[in-house]
Amino acid sequence: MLHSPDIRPVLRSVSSSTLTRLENCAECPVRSFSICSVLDRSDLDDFSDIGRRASFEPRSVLFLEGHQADAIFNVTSGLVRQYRVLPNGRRQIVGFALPGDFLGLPPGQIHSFSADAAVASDACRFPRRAFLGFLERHPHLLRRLHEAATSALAIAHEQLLQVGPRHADAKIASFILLMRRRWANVLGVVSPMVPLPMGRQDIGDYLGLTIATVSRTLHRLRREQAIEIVSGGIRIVNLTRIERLAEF
Amino acid sequence: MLHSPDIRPVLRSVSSSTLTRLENCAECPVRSFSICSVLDRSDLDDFSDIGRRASFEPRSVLFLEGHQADAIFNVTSGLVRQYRVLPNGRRQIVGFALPGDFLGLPPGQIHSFSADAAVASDACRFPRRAFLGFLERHPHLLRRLHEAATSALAIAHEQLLQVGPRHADAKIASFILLMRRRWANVLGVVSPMVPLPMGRQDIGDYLGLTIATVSRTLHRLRREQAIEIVSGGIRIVNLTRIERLAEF
DNA sequence: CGCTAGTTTGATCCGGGTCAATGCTGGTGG
DNA sequence: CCACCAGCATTGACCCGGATCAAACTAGCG
Repeated sequence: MLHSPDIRPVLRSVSSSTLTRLENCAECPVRSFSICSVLDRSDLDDFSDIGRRASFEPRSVLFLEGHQADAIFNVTSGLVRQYRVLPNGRRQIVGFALPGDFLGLPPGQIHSFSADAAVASDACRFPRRAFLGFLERHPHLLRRLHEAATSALAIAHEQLLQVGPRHADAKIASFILLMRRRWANVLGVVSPMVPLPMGRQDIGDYLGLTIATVSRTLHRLRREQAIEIVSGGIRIVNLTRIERLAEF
Repeated sequence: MLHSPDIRPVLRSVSSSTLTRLENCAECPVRSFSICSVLDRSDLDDFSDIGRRASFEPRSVLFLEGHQADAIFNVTSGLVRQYRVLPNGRRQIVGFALPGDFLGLPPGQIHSFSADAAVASDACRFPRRAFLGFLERHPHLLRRLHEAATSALAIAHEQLLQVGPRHADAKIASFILLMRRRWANVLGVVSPMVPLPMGRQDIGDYLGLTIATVSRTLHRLRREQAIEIVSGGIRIVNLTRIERLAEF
């Protein structure tokens, strides 16, 4: 039942992705809304010393569930999917990390989920030990991290409402609104254009739907003049209709 | 679709629940595994000064989604359900708080979910402002809180796997195993007896099933000699069978 | 131009939702 | 002590939405 075909990520050692020195963090596009926002100029210099910029091709892995958590990441561009795979082969995506999002600090030493790039992406990569050392010396960063964790928890709760037993239209409509909100936060403007860089399978594995139902539902919404389907995303035509659907 | 009948909590002002002074925190049954575990003897005295013990009758509310978060809670006995209600009336339980669990510190100032007592329960109640002040003076408590938040996030991810599109048997089996694990943590021993103090409706609203399906599935498991149904919970008869089912 | 991966679309089936009746249990008052 | 009642839980009959299986289509890309 509902197995996710071909979800195997590309196993690629980190060394094969580009690793370059972090420069001008101050001009970083995600600076203002990522965890770094609480660091002042001089802290930022120290911070950039311990991190490296890493580039990831589509499907390449940031880390895997069950493995030692030896590095943490701050996404700067692209889209990273966080997921767990059930014993039966089904994949549940437990979150999409957008630019500015922070990931890789699990409860213990072991990653509790896997993460890979849905599309070509960049992230700042910090060795765990160095990051924890820095954290020790900058307690206000811990407060910011705690904030990030509680808001990640709130988003997970939001997702619980979506994944549960709701109609496919409602799930898709909520998903569109969620992505609209989250991209608005990154791009700085609300726009009827909602980028959906992830594939249909990813949307399905996030919402608990099959690829077939995702496709059917999107096209039903298109027929009803609620959205337009464009390459790499959708355009909201009738926002009220989408909002109404999302309620059920 | 799947509306939750009669989920209205009892609206009861906090003042009507018993509020007594916190005494001998050192002998508190949940001390060793709750957030207080990081506080030493003298810290604990200060901490107990700002809190009060509150008792809650079944269905009485700790706090409501959307309201000002003016107090945080540490459950000491009973069972607290955390939930959100969708516009269509369906209730999604986003977590059960067992003795030792901590709740009530949302991302912002506003509660992002509601919480009420599933059965008669007790909790330590701390005014938000006083708690944050104490937190300011005890940075290691913040580290413990961050730990609690990340592990709550991991549990939420776990729940996402359960709520998704799985067979009813698999959901129920996973739920039984989850509750077994969590009670073991509280009681200090693993036991084939798994207390389920919450009602069928609560289990359904946690897993995304109807009351009818929960009941049917439990009785199917009983017919298959996998469990026994006893008052206030179940007894695992064939653990292997349950574990096998939980995988699918 | 043809290959491949992803997407769309159709036909069929089944698990679990819905509706509704019945059963059980514990508390209350006569 | 028992009749009654209210709140859950159980059980049955039926139906529908979305999963499944499979085929056709499309868009990049070498």
